[in-house]
Amino acid sequence: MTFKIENIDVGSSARAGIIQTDHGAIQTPIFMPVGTQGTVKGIHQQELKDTINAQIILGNTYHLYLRPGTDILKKAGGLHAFMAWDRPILTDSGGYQVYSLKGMRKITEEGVKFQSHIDGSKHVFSPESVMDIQRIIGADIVMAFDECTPYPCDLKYARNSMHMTHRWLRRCIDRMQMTEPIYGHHQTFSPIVQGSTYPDLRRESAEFIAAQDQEMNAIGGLSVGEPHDDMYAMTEVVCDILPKDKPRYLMGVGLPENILESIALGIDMFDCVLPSRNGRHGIIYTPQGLINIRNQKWQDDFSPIDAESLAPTSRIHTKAYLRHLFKVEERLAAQIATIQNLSFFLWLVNESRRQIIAGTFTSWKNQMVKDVATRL
RNA sequence: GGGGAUGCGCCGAAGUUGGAGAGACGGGGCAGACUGUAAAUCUGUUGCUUAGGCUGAAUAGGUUCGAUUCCUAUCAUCCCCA
Repeated sequence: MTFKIENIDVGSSARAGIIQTDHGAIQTPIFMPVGTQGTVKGIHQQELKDTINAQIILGNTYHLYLRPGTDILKKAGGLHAFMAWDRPILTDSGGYQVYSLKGMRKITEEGVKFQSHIDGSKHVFSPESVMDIQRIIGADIVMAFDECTPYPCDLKYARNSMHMTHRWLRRCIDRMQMTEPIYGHHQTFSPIVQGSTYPDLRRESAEFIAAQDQEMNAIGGLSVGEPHDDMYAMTEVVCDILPKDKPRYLMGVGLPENILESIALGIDMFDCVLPSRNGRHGIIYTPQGLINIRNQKWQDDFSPIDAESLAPTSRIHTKAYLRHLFKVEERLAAQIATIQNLSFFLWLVNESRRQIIAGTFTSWKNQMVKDVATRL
């Protein structure tokens, strides 16, 4: 993988760049749709490519390991072939499931013992096994196995967890170095900064991660319920330390305004379930703000869902029609909404990139942050 | 035309053998939540109100200390017989 920075904003730390992978280029800043189980829920790969123009998507190690399982994935020739997606894939390691499946897992120094949320069966995930699984999945970007700590998190727990994540990181790196890609394409490894909402821990973690000298770096453990100001403060602390010439990935973020502010702080990559999940739940994101399309006030609004959208379905169909589809629980509702939201999120980062290159990012961003947070 | 049954909330439905229903439960309606997806999921709310109360069990009467529950008439719906 290579990363080339094309331009840095004058009024902020925002950068525009290009990541080159064996499955193609990624123009940054980028938003990566989440496709946990080998599908971005509600839409087809063809729509992801042609309409939304997703340049890279996510998969999830924990979920894909449980189903379909590594045997099937190996026989399929990896996830790219299995799901017929020829652009880059990044796999989360299962570190988020350590957080979200709290109560069904036990953390030890060796790794995490999960009780399957599907059938109750027990599975041990170690840094080594998680790297092996991601080799089998064939992700272009392999994430370190970490513990995503909850919020709030007391200092002692946060410190101990961070140090364990660091020790796991060394094991991940060792495992990656002693193993090879299975399908012939390069697999980039990304370590993850932790440290909860404590600046001192974040600094220590960022320095440790930077010292590993990997191809890219990620920030985890944020957007788990902490105030936005804390999230921005931690991101800023960490970005000051992480190498400038490598991509920075802020995991799990976020709201459109979070993405814009984080781009200004020097983040290059984002992923979040919000556009897809909230789309399915009837929240529509547009450049003018967000709307709850199920609300009565849209019942006779025959204006387009988003007149300027790059998605034809958003220009052709009216808000009233989309509301109707939601009210009668038709599957097409989720599909149209997901396409709209992901198109918007991709537009948002692409436009950010354009503004950075044009040297007009900061003023544009300041206005945009207000617009996108407006409740229509 | 004759006989019978039923009739409360937006709808369906529980319960009241005459003793304080704003009334379980389900649906619908209205609104909220969701940030590296156990989520096409979950939560709240749903007579009126100047918030003190008020109105309410098809409609109109009656019996009773007291009626949604009993009686009479009317209306509506359903069933059976002609």
